[in-house]
Amino acid sequence: MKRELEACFDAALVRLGWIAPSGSLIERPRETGHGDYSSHVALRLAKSLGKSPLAVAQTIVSNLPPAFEIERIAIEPLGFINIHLSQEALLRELARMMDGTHPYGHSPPGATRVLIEFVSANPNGPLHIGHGRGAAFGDALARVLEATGSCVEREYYVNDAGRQMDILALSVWIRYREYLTRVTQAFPSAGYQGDYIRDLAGKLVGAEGSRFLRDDERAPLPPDTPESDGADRHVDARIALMKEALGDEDYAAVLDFARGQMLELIRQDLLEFGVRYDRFYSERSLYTEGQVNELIRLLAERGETYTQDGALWFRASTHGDEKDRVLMRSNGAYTYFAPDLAYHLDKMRRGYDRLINVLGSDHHGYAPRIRAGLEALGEDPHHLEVRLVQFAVLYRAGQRVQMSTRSGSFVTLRELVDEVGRDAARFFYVMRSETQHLDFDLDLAKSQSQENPVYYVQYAHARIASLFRECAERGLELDQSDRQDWERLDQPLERTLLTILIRYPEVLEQAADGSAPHLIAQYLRELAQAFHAYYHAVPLLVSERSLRNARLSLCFAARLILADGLSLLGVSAPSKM
RNA sequence: GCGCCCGUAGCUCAGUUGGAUAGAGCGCAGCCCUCCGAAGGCUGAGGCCACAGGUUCGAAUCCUGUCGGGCGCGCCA
Repeated sequence: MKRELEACFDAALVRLGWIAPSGSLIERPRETGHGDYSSHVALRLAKSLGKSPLAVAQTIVSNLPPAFEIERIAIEPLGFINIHLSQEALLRELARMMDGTHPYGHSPPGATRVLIEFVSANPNGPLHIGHGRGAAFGDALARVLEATGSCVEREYYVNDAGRQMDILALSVWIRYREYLTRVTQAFPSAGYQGDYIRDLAGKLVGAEGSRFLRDDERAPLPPDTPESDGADRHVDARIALMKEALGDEDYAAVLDFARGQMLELIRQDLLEFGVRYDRFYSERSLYTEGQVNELIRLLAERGETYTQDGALWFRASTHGDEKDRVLMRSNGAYTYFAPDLAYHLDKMRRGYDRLINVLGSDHHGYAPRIRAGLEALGEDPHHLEVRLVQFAVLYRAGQRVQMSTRSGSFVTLRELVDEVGRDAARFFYVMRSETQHLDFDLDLAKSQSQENPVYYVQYAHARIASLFRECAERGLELDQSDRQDWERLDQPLERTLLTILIRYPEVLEQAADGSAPHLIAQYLRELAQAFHAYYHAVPLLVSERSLRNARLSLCFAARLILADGLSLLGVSAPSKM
């Protein structure tokens, strides 16, 4: 609708030989008295034309091509042009909504290929509530992009190489020996202490029996002190002893087992959260397939590296990063930056039109570093779109729920979903702009009343479903064949509801363009409210057939949009509650 | 100290890429079921858009500075 009107205005400007100003010609006025749409082109053009805005507006309006969409057009003294839509235009949109072959507001799949990487949490523990927000946001964004015609792939980058995997293996192995020997072992403070490690150890016993049972207590160990890096040195020594005790092959077997199980746990958590990935991309594969080495070679060829203090550095500061970055440490081990950059180079080369990275806000230093690397490699760094998701803080009974990663006693995504349900969790996560810190009120998310926005929206959907069940019982099925009936939709509340419904395509477009799924949540609340008001004020199951058909059609359309919007957020649309 | 994000109603937040008199929800004060779901509806009060400058026909929105909050700044991951 907006697009049609914009075309009209464009045509008028072309006819007049005036150059359209940048930005949108048509917008939604916030005052309902200012029409369904309005334009401020005249104000923008007045100065360059040397005429008054009012005169410009009058000229434009008199040059508009005739359009059936427009019922009435009003020029305000300031120069605003206000457009009131015809009922015919509204009903044409209603017909599009009711058309079952194509969801209203969606675009058919096009050629644009998008890769969206999100969550990508390290596989050394279960997902927590911070990851949950990234998951809800990333997946909703993916769904919105799909709905607006993009071909989307969801990808999870698995940091399954390096020291943290060693720590995971060690942690599991210690619990494994405890499990078998019933003797409590000294547990390193830098190890992973959560109960899930015990679960993994139990599974290891189930799968492999006691074949990894060895002793590692021989050498004197560095003390496990919190001062300086005592804990790190201690854990590294324990890892070395473990490797020695098990031998390379068995060590790799334990590590692979722990890694595989951990990944499976994460995959399962995400699946139950309604998030399905197309690909889990392994960091380790970048080593085994030589991409890390190739990256280093490419950078060196381009003169982007140098050696200092025995380490290999990348000249990041010449590409906009605040300082140079180490690629390979003096001990010969790669930093995480090297494979991460190799990964992003690989993504670039796979030929997507858009690359989106959803990261936690604590990773904001990461983007300039990767961009610097891509630029040094001759890629366009702006091709990578980074969305930073701010933290979520849980509140229970008005009190902040403390989150501590130490001792592994953080709130997991699974616990959150168990407590408030998947629908509430997903809706609350994406209800606010991802740039905002999120206060997640657990009590509100659980409450089943109007104060809870999820229930409010879902209730509107269930209410319509119930209405149609009532119809069926009374033998008053909706007859969609006769669209002449729709002209009976002449109540102000019906017009209000219709104008909200026809806005849906614009909301989707805006949410897709701005990576802003929260706009959909906002919109659904508004739509639900308009429906509830309508439902309350206007009798729907009236005896007169044509009037009843008209009103039921409107309800039917509202139901379709509510269900569609909820599904884009990954929230169910129940028929009964 | 440097960098990124954020300051809008008592609380939690929108604000359509610079437009008209500033928008919701919750909370608060009232009112509304003989009726298709009251898990609902209606009405009301509540604002110096953190502060100070600047840009222009026009600023919550853009620029600069100040104050306040969150986060990040390793040969960690």
